[in-house]
Amino acid sequence: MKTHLQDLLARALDPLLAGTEIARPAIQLDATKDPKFGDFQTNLALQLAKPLGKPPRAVAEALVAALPAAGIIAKVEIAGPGFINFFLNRAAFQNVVVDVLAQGAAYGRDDSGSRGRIMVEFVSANPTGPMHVGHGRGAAYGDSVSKLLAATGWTVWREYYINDAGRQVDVLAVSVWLRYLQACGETIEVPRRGYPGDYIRTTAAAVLAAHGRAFAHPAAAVLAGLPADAVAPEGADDAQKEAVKAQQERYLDALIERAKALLGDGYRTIQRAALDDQLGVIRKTLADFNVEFDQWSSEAALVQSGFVQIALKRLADQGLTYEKDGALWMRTEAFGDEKDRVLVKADGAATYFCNDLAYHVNKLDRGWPMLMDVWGADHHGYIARVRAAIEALTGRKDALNVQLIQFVTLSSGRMGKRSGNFVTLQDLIDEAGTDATRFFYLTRSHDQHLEFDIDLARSQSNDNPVYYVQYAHARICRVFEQLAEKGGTWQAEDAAATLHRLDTEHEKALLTLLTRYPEMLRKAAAAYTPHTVVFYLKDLAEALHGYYNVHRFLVDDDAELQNARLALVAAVRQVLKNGLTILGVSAPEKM
RNA sequence: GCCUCCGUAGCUCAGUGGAUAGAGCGACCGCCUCCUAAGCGGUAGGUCGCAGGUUCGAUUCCUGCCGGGGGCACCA
Repeated sequence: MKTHLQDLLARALDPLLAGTEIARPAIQLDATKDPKFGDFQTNLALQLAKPLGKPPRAVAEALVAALPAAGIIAKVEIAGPGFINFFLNRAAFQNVVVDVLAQGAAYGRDDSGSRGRIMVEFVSANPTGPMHVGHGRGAAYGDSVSKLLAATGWTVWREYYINDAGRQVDVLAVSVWLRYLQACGETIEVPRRGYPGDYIRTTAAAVLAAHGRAFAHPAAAVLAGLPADAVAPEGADDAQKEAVKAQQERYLDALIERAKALLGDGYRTIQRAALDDQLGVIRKTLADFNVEFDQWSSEAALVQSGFVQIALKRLADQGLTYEKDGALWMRTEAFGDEKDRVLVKADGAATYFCNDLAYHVNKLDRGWPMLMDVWGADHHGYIARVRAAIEALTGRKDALNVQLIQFVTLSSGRMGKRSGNFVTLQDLIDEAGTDATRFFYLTRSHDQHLEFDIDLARSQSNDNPVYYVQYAHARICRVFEQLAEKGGTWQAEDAAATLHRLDTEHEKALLTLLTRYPEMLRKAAAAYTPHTVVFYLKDLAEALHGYYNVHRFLVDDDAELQNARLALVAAVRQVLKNGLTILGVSAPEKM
């Protein structure tokens, strides 16, 4: 419909531009926001007024005069400063119902996978504790944007990167071990910079149940010769706080070494148990949240496979690394980073960047030429170095697409007294449900800060916006139920011949929205913005509710009209469901 | 200081180089003998942070300023 009009305008341009040297402008044709301006509008005359040296309205008249005849155009108007408004025939819109009903779940989708292959890495929460509300936003976004890409011609692979290597995993192991020792009756405090959460106790109890006292050691033996854990004094200034923090970290490092020395192989056992436990919690939460991955990639496994060394060698072979101050550096600054970055620390340990870089190289090696990473906004300073590394190895600047998710804050206004201040994603899902939680996350643009109103998401009332869209779907389902109860029948195949009966303003509004769905999906995918789908669905639901309120669909004395209306609402139901599917939100038949 | 996301109605947020700037919630007034009122209709409410610039046209693009979130490790 739109491309057809653009084609007509392009032909209308020819006589105006003939004999001039004016460059052909791109033809902007937009859906109107107000029906009184018709269905589509173009600003072509305004753009050409200056180069042609004529008043815009005169240019518009010339364009309209040169417009080839076309069946779908009912009327053309010149309005305002020189807009050309197109009013199309109803039939052009009515036929969308046939398309939707024929294509069903495929309507608006491009499942060809022909646009390319892309790997989307998202969530990748550290397996050192449960996911919080921030992770939830990344999960909802990553899952939905993956669905959006898959629905617009991309072949998508979803991956979760498990950060199960590095110091944090040692901190996890020690935190669990000390809780285990407490459970064994030892008097020993958990380190101030260890992981404090109750979930650590749970894991420790599980270790105790599985292995008994095999890993028990007297507190005195554990702490012998270790530096003290420090506490910041009241009213400490920044410098003092930094010093205390450093002292606490030294204590933690010493404790890690002591644990390894005392436990031997048992250390790995505890660490493995802790990781499995935390990962199990994360997997459960994501499963409850309807988020699935094609692959969970382990950092530790990547290191063990030797791939990190392979990646380092590739960098070295290209002269992209050098040694300084006992560490191995990469020349990321040459590729737009602020400064060069350390790959291998002076103590011989690889940095997080080093392993992550190897992981990204690995993704490319596995045949995914486009990589999308969904990160928290606090990682923004990290983009330049990863992009630099990828560009250095592939020569491509565009291989990495990073989408930053801005912070989530919890509304405090109506929260009342909540026990504890740490709200996990699991809490949220349990209390508000997956549909409401996902819908909430996706209602805001991902690059905007989000204030999550927990009480509102939790409310099973009409205040909750997710129900507005779901209700529209359920209402339509109910109409068909009523039809069956009355013994009526309805055939989608008969719809085409009756659609000319759809002539009210409500029906026109719905038909227009249905025709816009495919383009809306493409725009949402191109901008990586699932919230575009949310707003579209709200509009569609609003149009449906308004229609429902004014007109009856089950028209006893007019079979043709009934058939037409049922076809229309069946199409609306289909598109509501298709859109909700992109969001990962269910389309209930009853509410 | 540098990088980054922002500043739109009382609140939470959409939106756009164009024709009177939108929604939800909150406030106020209406609508169920009728397919689910988790709904619909209406009213009130905004110098689109401030100041310049580009443009036929700026809330949208550019610059500066003011205000706020986040980031600037041989942490992950």
